[in-house]
Amino acid sequence: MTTLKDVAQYLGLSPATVSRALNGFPEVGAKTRIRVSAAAKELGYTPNSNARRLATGKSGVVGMIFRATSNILVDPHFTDFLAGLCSQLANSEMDLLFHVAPPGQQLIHYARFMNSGAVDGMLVSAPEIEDQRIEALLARSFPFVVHGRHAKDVSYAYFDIDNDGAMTAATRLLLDFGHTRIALLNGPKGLAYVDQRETAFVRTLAERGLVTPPVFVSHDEMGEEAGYASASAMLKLKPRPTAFLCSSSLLALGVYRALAEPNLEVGKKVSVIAHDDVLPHMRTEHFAVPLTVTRAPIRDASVQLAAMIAEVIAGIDPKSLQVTESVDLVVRDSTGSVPAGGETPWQSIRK
Amino acid sequence: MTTLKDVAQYLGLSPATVSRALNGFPEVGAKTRIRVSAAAKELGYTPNSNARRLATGKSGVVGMIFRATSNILVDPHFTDFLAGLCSQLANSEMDLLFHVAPPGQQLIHYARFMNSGAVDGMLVSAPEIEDQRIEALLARSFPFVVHGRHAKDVSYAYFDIDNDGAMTAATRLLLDFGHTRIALLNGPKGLAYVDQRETAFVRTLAERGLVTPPVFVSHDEMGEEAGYASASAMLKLKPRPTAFLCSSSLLALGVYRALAEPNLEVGKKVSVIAHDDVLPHMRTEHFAVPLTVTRAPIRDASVQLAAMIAEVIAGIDPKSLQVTESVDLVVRDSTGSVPAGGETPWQSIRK
DNA sequence: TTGTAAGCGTTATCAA
DNA sequence: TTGATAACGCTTACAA
Repeated sequence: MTTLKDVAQYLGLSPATVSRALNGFPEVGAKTRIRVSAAAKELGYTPNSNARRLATGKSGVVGMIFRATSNILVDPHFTDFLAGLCSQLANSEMDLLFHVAPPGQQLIHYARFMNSGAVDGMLVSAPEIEDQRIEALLARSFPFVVHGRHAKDVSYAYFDIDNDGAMTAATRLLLDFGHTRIALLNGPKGLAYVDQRETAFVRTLAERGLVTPPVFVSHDEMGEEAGYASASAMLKLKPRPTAFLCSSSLLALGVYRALAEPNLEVGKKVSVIAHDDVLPHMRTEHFAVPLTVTRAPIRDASVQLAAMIAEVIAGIDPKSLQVTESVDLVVRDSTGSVPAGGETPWQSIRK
Repeated sequence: MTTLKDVAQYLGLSPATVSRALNGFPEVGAKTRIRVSAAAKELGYTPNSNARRLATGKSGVVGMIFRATSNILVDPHFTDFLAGLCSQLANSEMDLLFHVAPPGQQLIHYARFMNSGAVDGMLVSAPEIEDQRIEALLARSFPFVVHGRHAKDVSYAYFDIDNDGAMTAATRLLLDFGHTRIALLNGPKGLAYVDQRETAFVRTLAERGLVTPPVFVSHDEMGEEAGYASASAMLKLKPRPTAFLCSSSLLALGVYRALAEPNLEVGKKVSVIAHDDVLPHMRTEHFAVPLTVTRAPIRDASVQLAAMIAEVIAGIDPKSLQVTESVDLVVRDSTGSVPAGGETPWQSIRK
């Protein structure tokens, strides 16, 4: 391998000068700079990133740590998230380092990352209601940004969508269509946004004097299979839900399948609405019955998060980097009025 | 930050001894080792990975470089691939480094990776028919493994599926059902496996004296949208295809949608078969009409590739690390005989 | 504008 | 079994 010293010797210069020339220091003369870069190219010189990191204390790398059997890695949303993240990080000449640690060892691995100099900052995804990773990061004031936020008011940089607004709008739409037996198909318990969405849902129902029985709420992976399973089970209840509110478009896909078996027409017999992260390969407008959604492209999140972490690392105040994106309500054909006198006996569950 | 020196001073030992104790060298006495690891824990010592890398010349990192507007990053298959990769790499205590480079600058960035010491090995995905990245890697004898292979006989480590066998089986099945107008919905041109699949398809047809007109073959992203668009266009042809062979289950999903519009029953009026990478959130057995597929879980690939790259880095001969996984044919309801006297005029395209 | 030299935190090669 | 000491390749005061 060609080293800085090789280039220096070749030119009869000192390594320091070569380093300065290559790194664009202003004191270097124009002709020297040209000579140096020519020689570097000629000799095929590439700086050793480990040496540079050791000397500067910067790695140019942002880390993410996953749980060993992480949901997020099995989450199809994640690909799109990743795409945006990487492209944007490339603009800051940064790379992304993936690390997997068992659920019980998360904190140890976070500590190792913070102390080893392997990364300049961390990206935290799917924060939990009480997130110890965030606490650890905060305690060491290590640079990080969060996708979502674990509480209402926080002091770190984050990008979140307006989960409350989205769920409120979705629930109101169903209420306005006359639904009172609304099921919520949500994500896994313990995640902050799952909780936030549920809170908004419950509150909005309460505003109209309604409560939802626990059997009308499910917590599961946000995939097609889980949507099918949960919806199938709920459809056997008497009375059954007349509407399904799903935390993800994949869940809604499963609901569609569950509704097909008893031949309940989507949007007529039963309404379905979902939150849509806008995955390029999963267009909700092209579902068999176009799906009513609350919409917030997950790609927006990743692009902004990548820009943010670069800024946090650069020393910008994290509190100035807090974004809550609003969410659109897109009404399509999967939502409609409660059918008058359906075959299911009506039973009020008003308080 | 606590350094090795700190621990050494604290114990009245030399850094060398502490290093040896912590790294499990045999010459260190049992009591010393215990003392050292206790002190290390007490002082919260974490080795600086950059210093270690510089000293050892090893990074413990495997790299992947994507094209800036990479297909693979928008590819939902990729999430599952990544999941397997990371979990398995964790077993070798390695991490994955993601880097994005514009299409035209791939080779420069590969060179940089090889020379900078940032990674110990590379993972190459979606090889092209003539792949310069592979040539560069080979030329420097830098450790790498390939998902797929760019030619029949190669000298590097790879994990591939039996594309030829899969396509041959799929095509034969359709032929045995009496189909002669078979459309192929394939991936983007230039990729090795796309070519390999097409070759097998064409050859198998030729064995029965059939040719497929170019309009019956499409090359596109392997998503639902593309499947819909291609199938829709082909269905307008006279005569139209009676069967669709898709390179991915997502394409098949789009074909289903295209078939729904003219109300052509899947498996009755028109047959559909696809290659299935077995994505957890996209179960082909649960399609509206269960899909006939050639099946090879992409997760197998990633797990094996991760194990392989670790071995290549460890110095094992790449030629001993070449796996071609066989593919299952799973016949379900989306394939059937050509309907007798359909509304579309029959027109032989036998040679 | 350039050179000298120290230092980044390890590992590895000698001796002891 | 342990300790000096020299790399590893770069950056960065400080001097010139």
